[in-house]
Amino acid sequence: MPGRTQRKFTDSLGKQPLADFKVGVDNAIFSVDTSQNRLLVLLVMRHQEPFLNYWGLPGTLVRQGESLEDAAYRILAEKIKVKNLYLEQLYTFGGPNRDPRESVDSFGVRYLSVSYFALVRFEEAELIADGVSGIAWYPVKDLPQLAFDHSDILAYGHRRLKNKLEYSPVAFEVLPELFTLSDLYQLYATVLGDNFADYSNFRARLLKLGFLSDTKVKVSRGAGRPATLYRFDAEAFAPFKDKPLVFI
Amino acid sequence: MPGRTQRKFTDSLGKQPLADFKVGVDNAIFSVDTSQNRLLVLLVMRHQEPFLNYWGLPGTLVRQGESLEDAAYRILAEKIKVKNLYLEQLYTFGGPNRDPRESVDSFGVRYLSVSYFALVRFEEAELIADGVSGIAWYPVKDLPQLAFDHSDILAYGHRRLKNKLEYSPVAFEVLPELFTLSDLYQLYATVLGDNFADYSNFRARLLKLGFLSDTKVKVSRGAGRPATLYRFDAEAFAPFKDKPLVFI
DNA sequence: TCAAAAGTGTTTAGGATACACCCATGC
DNA sequence: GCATGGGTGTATCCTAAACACTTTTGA
Repeated sequence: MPGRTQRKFTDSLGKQPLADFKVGVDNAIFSVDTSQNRLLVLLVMRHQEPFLNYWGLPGTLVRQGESLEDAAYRILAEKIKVKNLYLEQLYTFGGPNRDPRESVDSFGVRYLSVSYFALVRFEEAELIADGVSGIAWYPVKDLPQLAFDHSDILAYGHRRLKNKLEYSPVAFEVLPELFTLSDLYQLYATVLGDNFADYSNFRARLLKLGFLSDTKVKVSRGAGRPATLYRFDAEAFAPFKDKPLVFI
Repeated sequence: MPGRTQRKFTDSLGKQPLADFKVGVDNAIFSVDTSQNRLLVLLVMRHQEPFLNYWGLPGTLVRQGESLEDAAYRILAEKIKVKNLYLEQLYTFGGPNRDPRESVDSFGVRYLSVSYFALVRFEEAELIADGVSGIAWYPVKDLPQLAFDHSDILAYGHRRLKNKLEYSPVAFEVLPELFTLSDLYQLYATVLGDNFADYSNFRARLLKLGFLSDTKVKVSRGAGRPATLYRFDAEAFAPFKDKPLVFI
C-alpha cells in the first residue's frame, strides 16, 4: 500500500537467488462528465484468467525495447482515442503473490505492476470497442468489484488526482483550448467534492492570479447570460510552479 | 523523469515479445545534521562495474520471495543501524538502456529500478563499515558525480521530502520521543531552506494546533534559557490528516 | 553583568469565506 | 417578464509575516 510505512526489518532470507520479473503496466484513466457532475474511470472486462469476467484497469505487459511510459501510452491508445491527456506514474506494486499467475504457469516468475494515472477529456474520448471486449466508463463513486488489487490502485489514483488539481494546471490539459470559468469550476467541483469553495470566490481568486487570459469572446449555451471564453497562459503561470494550493 | 508528461503516442513495435526484468531497489536515505544545519544523504562507493569507483545510492536486486519493500529495508539494514525511520516508495525508472548491463552480460534482460526514500535520525544512525566499502553521509548541496541516474532519483527524493514535511508528521518519526521546539524548527529550517518562517511564528502556529503536548520538563543545553520538552500526540493530530500545509 | 537561547506579544496586510446583488440572454 | 446562468462587489474573519520585547539560564 502506498504511503507511510514504519516497520521492523526482516532479513532472514539468507542468500536467495534473484527473482525474475515480468512487468505490467496498469492505467487508472479518469475523466470528468461535467454534464452529470461525475468523475469517471475507464474499466475493461477481462476475457481470460485470472479474474475472468471481472472488471479491471486496462493493462498490458511491457515488451522488449519498450519503456514503461511507452507501454502505458500503448494500452491507453488501444482502448480510447483522445487528443489531449495528462499522464503520470502512480505507484509500483510488487509483492510476491499479488498475481495468481505466479503460482501456476511459471517457474518462479514474479509479476510486478507499475501503475499510471491519466486524465482525459470526456467529451472527446472515443472508446474503442473491438467487438468482444466490454469497455466502459464507471463513476468512481459506484464501482463494481475489480480484479487483482485494482481497487487499491484506483483509490490511490483518485487521491493523487485531487492533490494534483490543487496546485498544478492539469485541468487545462483536459479542457478545450477555450473554456469558460464555469467549465473550469465544474471540473474542480466534481473532482474535489462538495466542500469546495463557491463559484464567485473561485472566480475572483483565479482571475487575480493572472494566468487566464480573457479572449473577449462570448459564448451562449441555452438560457442565461453568455459566458466569456478564457485561455490558459502557460507563461504567466510559470511563477506559480512549485507553489502549493494555487487553485485550492 | 518523474512529473508531468504530455506526448504523442508511439505504437510501432508490432508484436514484440515480452521483456524479462531484474528489479533493483535504490534508496535515497536522508538525515538532518542539526548541529551543522545540513541535509545529508547516504552514498556508497561502488566496487564493481558498471560505474566502478563512482558514488551511488545504496541498492540491491530483489530476490525470490522478497517484496520490494523488504528489499528496501534489507539494503538499508546492510548499511546503517537505526531504530527509527520513515520509508516510502518514490518512483520507478525503467526505460530500456538506462543500465549499461543490459547491453553486455545478458540476453535482452532489462534492469528496472524502484526507488525508495527514507528519513533517519542522524544522531542515532550508525554506519556499518564492512572494511572495504566506502560509505558516507554527503550534504545534498555538495554532491559528487553519481552512478546511473542516481542524481535524478536524489533530486526527486529531495523534492518529495520537502513536500512531506509540509503536511505530514514525518518529522516526528525521526526526532527523539521528547524534543524541544527548536529541535523541530531546526529540522524544518534545514530541510526547507532559508525562506522559511521565523522561529516565533512557527512556534505559535504549531502550539496552537494542539498536537504537541507539553511535558513540563525543562532541559538545558549549554548557555541560554532551558527549553521545554514536547511530545507528539498522534491522536490529536488525526483531524489534520489529509489537510495540506499543516506545518508551514 | 552580559551573551545566548527560549518564549511572548503586537501590529499589519492580504486572503478566505459568505454572502447580496447586478447583468445579459432564451423562452 | 422571468427564470437561468454569468459576473461583480463588499463586510467579516483569520492567519501569515515581521519584529520588538521579556525571561531564564551559563559563564
